[in-house]
Amino acid sequence: MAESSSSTEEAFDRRADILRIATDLFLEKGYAGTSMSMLAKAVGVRKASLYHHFPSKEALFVACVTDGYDDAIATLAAIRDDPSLSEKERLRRAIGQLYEINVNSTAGRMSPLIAEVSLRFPEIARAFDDGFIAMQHVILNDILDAAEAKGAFAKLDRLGMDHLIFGPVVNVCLSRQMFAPFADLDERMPVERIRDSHADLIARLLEAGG
Amino acid sequence: MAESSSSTEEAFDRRADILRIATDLFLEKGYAGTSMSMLAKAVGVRKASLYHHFPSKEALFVACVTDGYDDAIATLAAIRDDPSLSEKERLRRAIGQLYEINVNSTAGRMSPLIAEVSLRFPEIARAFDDGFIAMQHVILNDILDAAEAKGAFAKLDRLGMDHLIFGPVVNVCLSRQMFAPFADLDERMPVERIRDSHADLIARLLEAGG
DNA sequence: GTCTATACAAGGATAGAC
DNA sequence: GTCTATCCTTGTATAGAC
Repeated sequence: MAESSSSTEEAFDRRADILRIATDLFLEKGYAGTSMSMLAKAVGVRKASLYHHFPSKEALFVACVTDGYDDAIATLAAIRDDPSLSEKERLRRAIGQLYEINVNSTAGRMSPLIAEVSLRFPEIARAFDDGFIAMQHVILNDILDAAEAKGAFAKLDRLGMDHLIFGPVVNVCLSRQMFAPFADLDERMPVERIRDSHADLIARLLEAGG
Repeated sequence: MAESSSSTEEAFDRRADILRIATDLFLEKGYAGTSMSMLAKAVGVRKASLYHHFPSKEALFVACVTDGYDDAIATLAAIRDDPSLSEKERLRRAIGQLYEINVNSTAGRMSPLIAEVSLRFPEIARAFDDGFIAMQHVILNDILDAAEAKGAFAKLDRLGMDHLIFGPVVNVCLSRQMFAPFADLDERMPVERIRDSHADLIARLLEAGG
């Protein structure tokens, strides 16, 4: 703290700067496809300076992955715990938040990247799963459990429901990365329309009394 | 043809050998993470020999990606065109075949890899999409169209249905790659159980009279 | 068709001045 | 905290003998 930032304000954090830009590069070009040289150029410093802030490329990557998915999980938990919502509305908002987390936020868009490096850095994959992926599934399950207990939703096989809820989200995430270079990205993968149609169909399925 | 394979049989194709092993390596380590050196070692030849069969790493990669997804599409088309199937059974088999294609076959497992390189090689991503991804969606749409026309299925929003059918498949594909290093892979992502539960829920949704 | 040898760029990382 | 300079490894790719 108070680590002598020359002025009182505008203590622009070089470390945070690096993290942000590195994350973008990793997402664009993958782990192996991103070099410290190009990162240095993008940040506007010399390569050696990067090693003042992070001991290695791997450590930098870990920081990028770990950084900031706690917030995303918190927003989802808040929806689960909001007593003012009906079960139906709660689920709809949770699904919307899943798209927000996994398609629009940096943390969520990491998934394909983790897949790329999972064999090289199994611990990173494990941490990402425990701290991020699994948490989302647990919260969604809580929501379904509570709604079933109240009789608001039909009781359907939970394994399939889990995949029916998360599958489309992950698909949009991956597809948007695959089609990123194409001009018609938003027409082919219109997040809002997909999200709404997805939520409608899930609601329909759960309402159809068992 | 008849390019002087010393013996009449066992004309073991070095080129095909390279393709197969390269595909495995690309899937495991990604494009940038796979080097011609490690490929040469895996194949059991010297690095320079690889360049006799493929002019560059990129050309080799293109060959890996393009190779053999026509067969996968043909199996799906055959299900669409089989007159002996009921609409319900046709859809169930088609979904099963989607898992077969995208989770168990080499071609389908390429998706995360394409996402990694889509910005570097947009043409490869485009070709993969046109020749593989889009074809699957077209065939599935044909199946739903025909069943709707016969009144066998409820008419539901096609965008959402498309994602409800493909989403879980893609999710299993990506997740199994993410969790590949973990011992409990098959317990966490049991393909057959997911597939069956998925197909059941889709059937339930389409049967619930509109 | 495969080899040895090599060219040449880029990779990650460190030493030490300022 | 950033720089210049440098180390050593690895990368893709080619030349030319066999």
